Amino acid sequence: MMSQSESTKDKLFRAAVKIFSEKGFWKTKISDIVKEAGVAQGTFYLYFKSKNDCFKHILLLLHNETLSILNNKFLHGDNLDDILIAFIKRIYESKKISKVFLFEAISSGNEFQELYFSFKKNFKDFLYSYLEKRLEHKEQVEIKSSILAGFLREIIEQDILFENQDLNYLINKVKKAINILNGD
Amino acid sequence: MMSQSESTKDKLFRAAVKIFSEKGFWKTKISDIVKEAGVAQGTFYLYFKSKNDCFKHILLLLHNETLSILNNKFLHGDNLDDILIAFIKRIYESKKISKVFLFEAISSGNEFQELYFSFKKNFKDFLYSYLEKRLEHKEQVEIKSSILAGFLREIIEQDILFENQDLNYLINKVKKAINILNGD
Amino acid sequence: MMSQSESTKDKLFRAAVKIFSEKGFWKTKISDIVKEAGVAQGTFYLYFKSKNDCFKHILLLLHNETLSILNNKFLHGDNLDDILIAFIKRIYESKKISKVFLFEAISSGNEFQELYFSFKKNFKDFLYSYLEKRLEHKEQVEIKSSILAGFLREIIEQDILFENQDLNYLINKVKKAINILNGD
Amino acid sequence: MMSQSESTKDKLFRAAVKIFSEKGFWKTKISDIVKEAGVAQGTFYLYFKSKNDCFKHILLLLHNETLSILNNKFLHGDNLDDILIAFIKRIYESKKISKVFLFEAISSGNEFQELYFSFKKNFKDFLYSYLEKRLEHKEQVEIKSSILAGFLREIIEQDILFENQDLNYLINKVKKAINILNGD
DNA sequence: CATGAATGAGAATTCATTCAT
DNA sequence: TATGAATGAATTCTCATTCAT
Repeated sequence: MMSQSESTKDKLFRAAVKIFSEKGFWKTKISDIVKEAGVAQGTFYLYFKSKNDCFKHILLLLHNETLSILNNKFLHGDNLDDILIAFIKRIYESKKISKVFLFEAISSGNEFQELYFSFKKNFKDFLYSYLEKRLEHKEQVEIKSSILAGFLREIIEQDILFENQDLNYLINKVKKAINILNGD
Repeated sequence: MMSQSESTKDKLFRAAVKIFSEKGFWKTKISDIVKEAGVAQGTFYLYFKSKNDCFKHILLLLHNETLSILNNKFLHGDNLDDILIAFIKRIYESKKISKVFLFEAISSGNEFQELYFSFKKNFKDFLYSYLEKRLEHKEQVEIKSSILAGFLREIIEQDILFENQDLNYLINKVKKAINILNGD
Repeated sequence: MMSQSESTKDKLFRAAVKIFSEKGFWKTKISDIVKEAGVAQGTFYLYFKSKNDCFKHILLLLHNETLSILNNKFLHGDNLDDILIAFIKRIYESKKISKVFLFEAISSGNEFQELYFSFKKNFKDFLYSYLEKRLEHKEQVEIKSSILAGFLREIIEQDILFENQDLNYLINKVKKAINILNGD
Repeated sequence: MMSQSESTKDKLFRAAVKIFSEKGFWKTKISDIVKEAGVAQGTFYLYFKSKNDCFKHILLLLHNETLSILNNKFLHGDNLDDILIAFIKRIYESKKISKVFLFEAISSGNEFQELYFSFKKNFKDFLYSYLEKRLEHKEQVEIKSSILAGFLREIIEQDILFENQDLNYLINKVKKAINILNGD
């Protein structure tokens, strides 16, 4: 049985993700979050030390979950297509929180920026080590990592968040891009 | 001869770019800007209707200047390398204001987001029409536009703003990427 | 046999005295007291109507106990030295609660101020009636009461609470002061 | 000519002294002070960093002014009667702020307590060095300093602040006490 | 044009107290 | 009795904007 408090924390968490993604970090007020969650103002502070703290929890969650999905795929020996498609799918299914991460974190103050760049570093390291194993032309590893990372971010920004394209469209686009990078 | 007031406006403009790029839109206070500019608090409002208004002016300036640089190059018949290098150079030379545009605009409220996406659309249309003329495989035009746009954004974010690489490094990287996209 | 609840009340009482004396009335939070007492937040309100109520109970206790000690001594016919030394000893042995009484009560709102001044009046009346019996120069009774009361408060504040002197030092000082007031 | 701002600061200062002395440090709200001063909430923060800061300014002012009065008298060679009477007069004429100093500072947090005890130390050192010069029995210097300090605090607390006695009454009482300490 | 003191709405955070279990 | 999650009123402090000089 779930205790009352877990449920309240979950309500707050979901509400926070929703509001942060709709209004962005700076326009979000605690009062918006608690209204959305249907709890009193003070209740927020039973579960989060502050607005910053709450935001950081959200970012960390996405960060960790996403990385662990990628790592599992990698360890499992999946190929690049599958891994990147899994990544895109993951972002697609958590649009809201992803928007927060990709567009709010970087401009919400240094402590969040660090998280953003640290996640990005992890992700690019991941791409790098993958490409290193598979590519014949080792000198292209770095540049192709950058191209892939940039491309993925672009379709997230443009196709998922702005144009709201469906998953098949995205998967297709990822495959095409990989083919081009493979020189096919 | 410049009138006194133009000079004051310039001081405010430069100060605003500096502070916005250092602190981001939301953490920037008018009091920071006027202190940096060395004028009184009220003076700000002689030249800008509001903080938002000032920010929008800055964004529009970069937007317009950058597009006109690209258009000139395009009309002049320059090739893609030259045009993209000119673009990167432009960003490199106006790091501060570019940072504001690329990382603050998108998360500073809807009115600025629109500007960001409208600029991006212009830029991608530009890439698209360029590639349409030069590429044999017409079906690759769209995907290559996305790849290029994403790649450029990535090196701006990572190499210019985060790692502070020098111009030659950047130019080289752009050339390599174009070669890869050309299938070389 | 003590009931469970009495023991809980005692825990709360002791905790309250400790925290009030460490932090003062205004900085003390109920949450501090219950944490110190090792009981739940709500338990506090089973034994005290409110924070004020708890504080008042503490003050009253010191007030009553101290007065009754003095009265016993007085009825027993002890001389001034003995009585005042007993008083100082009493304060010395209950430093914490005394600090609360002497330094917090007066600034913690009118209801507590009244208690402070009422205690003081009792104490000075006590001194007055004592001196009245023993002194030859009746016109000096009032002034000497004031001098004694002030002196006692001074050594409590300075020597007991601030400098943390030991009991012998204090007793000696009291004796010296009485001698001076006796004209010796 | 006084500038507008000085006048506003003075208004706030006077209001703060009034409210602090009426309500005490902890019950005083900034909103009380600004209402009393007839200015807007934000105006307070143009002149004081915080409530604490404002309070500290008030305490320091009394502290410094009072000490300089005493020092002047001392350097001028005035005798003890005159000096103590000047002191009492000073307190009498600034009852409100004195009340704040003597009854709020000590219980308003450590930073203010320090100020209280530092002032007290200065004052007692002053008494000590005075008595040292005038008394034959050097061994009585310390105890008589304590007696005097305590006595003065007592008549401030009891006669000035609580019973609101007039100045002549106070002066008389001080003289009597000095006589007693002189052994007359 | 320029000033900068004054404004006051707005937001974060705290904490005594309640109440369902 | 005992619990501790939930409440929400209360209060501090910020800062974009105005306006009299």
